[in-house]
Amino acid sequence: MFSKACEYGIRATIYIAEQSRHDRKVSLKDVTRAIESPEAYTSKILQQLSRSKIINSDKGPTGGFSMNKQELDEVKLSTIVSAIDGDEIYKGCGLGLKKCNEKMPCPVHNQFKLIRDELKKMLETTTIKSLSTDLEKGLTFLKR
Amino acid sequence: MFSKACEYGIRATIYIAEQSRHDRKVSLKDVTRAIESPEAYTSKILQQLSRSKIINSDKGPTGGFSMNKQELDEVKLSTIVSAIDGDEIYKGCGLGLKKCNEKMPCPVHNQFKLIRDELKKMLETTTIKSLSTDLEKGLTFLKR
DNA sequence: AAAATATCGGACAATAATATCCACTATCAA
DNA sequence: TTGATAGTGGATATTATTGTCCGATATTTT
Repeated sequence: MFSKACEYGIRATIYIAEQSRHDRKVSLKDVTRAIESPEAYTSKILQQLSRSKIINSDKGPTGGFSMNKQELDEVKLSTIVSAIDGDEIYKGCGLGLKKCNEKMPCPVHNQFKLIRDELKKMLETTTIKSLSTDLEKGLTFLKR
Repeated sequence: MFSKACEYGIRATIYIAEQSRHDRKVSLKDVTRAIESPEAYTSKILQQLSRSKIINSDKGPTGGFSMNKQELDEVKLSTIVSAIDGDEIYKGCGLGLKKCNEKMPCPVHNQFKLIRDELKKMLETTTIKSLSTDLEKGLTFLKR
């Protein structure tokens, strides 16, 4: 469904969000420990998220990654997916056709439209904040 | 969503099904012409489908690919997807966790469950035969 | 000012997916 | 039986994704 990079990105963001709700800045190592991901690769992904203004990053000692508590509600799953994987998953044809559309649909266009729209709606309405509170309550897990 | 191999596989099968409904055997070139796919790569995919008994293949002149007209209703989209991409798309965790399940769900487990189940149902109920008749009626297209 | 710490950025490496090449085998027709 | 045809299978090439390494940069502490 998503690239590995995107999976790491979502898991990392949920963790950072959870910590930020308690005003805790986290280091790269904290993140990789929490989500069990390769360190250097995760670093690249956090850079992407940082450039996309989804998370903040600070250098130096006491540095690390964080999110703006006030803006936590604004960040949806779709925000992260778009930043890392782009929106091919919403817009692209299920069979990879460039010119697939209502007027000239691929054989599975209509069947996929339903699924896609549901997926889109889900990603656009699910906030990172809500996912982070579930995590804190121990209802969900980030590893293994 | 699916690998390129799987996309080619689905498109190729729909085309072969449509031709088989009219008792026409098709060559590799016919297929690649119809779906505009790389010839040698498509050949590999047709081999996979052939080994999985989804399509028949015959060597020699007058050889080519075909499907059993009587069994056309039995072949669903899911048949092809499972044969080429496996069932990771049904079973796998949306965030790539190995041990994600009801008891120990990842943060997006429940949200994804709905989408996945819909996708699964759609793939398991959509027959290649129906897709091939839409194609023949000119309602859908395999190229571009 | 210097040392320590943490992210950044670019180059590089490994792996997987996609795609190509070609000799080989089976089959049919003349 | 020979030649042409069409799929097969193995090796190889290309590209994208995933992952690593390391020096540079920014910031804080001493």
